[in-house]
Amino acid sequence: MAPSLPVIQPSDLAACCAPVTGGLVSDATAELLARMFKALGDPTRVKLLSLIAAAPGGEACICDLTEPVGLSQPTVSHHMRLLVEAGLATREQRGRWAYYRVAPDVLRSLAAALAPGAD
Amino acid sequence: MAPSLPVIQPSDLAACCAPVTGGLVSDATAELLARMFKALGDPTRVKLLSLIAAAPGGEACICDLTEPVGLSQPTVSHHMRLLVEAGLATREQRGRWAYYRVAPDVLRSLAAALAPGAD
DNA sequence: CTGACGTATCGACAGATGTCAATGGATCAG
DNA sequence: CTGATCCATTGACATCTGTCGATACGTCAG
Repeated sequence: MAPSLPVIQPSDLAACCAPVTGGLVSDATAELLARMFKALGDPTRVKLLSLIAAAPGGEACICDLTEPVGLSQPTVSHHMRLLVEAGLATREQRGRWAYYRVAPDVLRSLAAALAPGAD
Repeated sequence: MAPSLPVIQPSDLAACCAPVTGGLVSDATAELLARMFKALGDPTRVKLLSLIAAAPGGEACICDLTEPVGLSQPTVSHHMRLLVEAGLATREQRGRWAYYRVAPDVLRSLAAALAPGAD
């Protein structure tokens, strides 16, 4: 079902950060950026990132997220998988729980791709 | 068919700009942000924005864009419609040509929603 | 070992999305 | 008026996406 493309790594950010409005962008860069933006292209996932960022310690498990978004546990797990595969979140297993955190550096890189120079 | 949601206006940006990682985000904000990010979630559209930004005068018509992205004219027209509806680009008809420009302020707002501290 | 618990995966399904060929409007040149 | 040009819309199609229930996997408590 899910083709499961390789997880986007922080090392890919160098290629991704070429600002969209700062000159022509390569096919690979467009592909990378689109993959990350697509992960943000669902209201549920935007809310999930926000929930995790606002959670105490900046981390949350699936069980903390299911109720606020009003979706089933498998669906939330699926969304979190997409966010991790896009490099926008990280997953750490501790005992029975899976703790998710946002990847601030990746978000900053995405922002840099949108607002070149931050003038 | 395409429900064609109302075009996102610059006046909506006040609601959109609540930083995702800076506390809980409302449903409406998540919806708005997701709509704009979804528009960026396709490599073709990322490339189109880049092409327009890099074009002389910062504007381009469909005929300028068809060949670089290697897609049919209706498909490019369709992608540009989505970008305009998301508020990321603007359209101006001059004679036979339709000139598209990027909306730098909207992109900046999106960037601010991603990287709260970077501004 | 056994059972309870938190997550991930699977299979299925409706709806959205990207693409094209064909067609319809507008606008300009002759 | 006529034809050419640029663009948008339509209809069709395959694929992707979001969602769920059912189920399998890993971990901790007893």
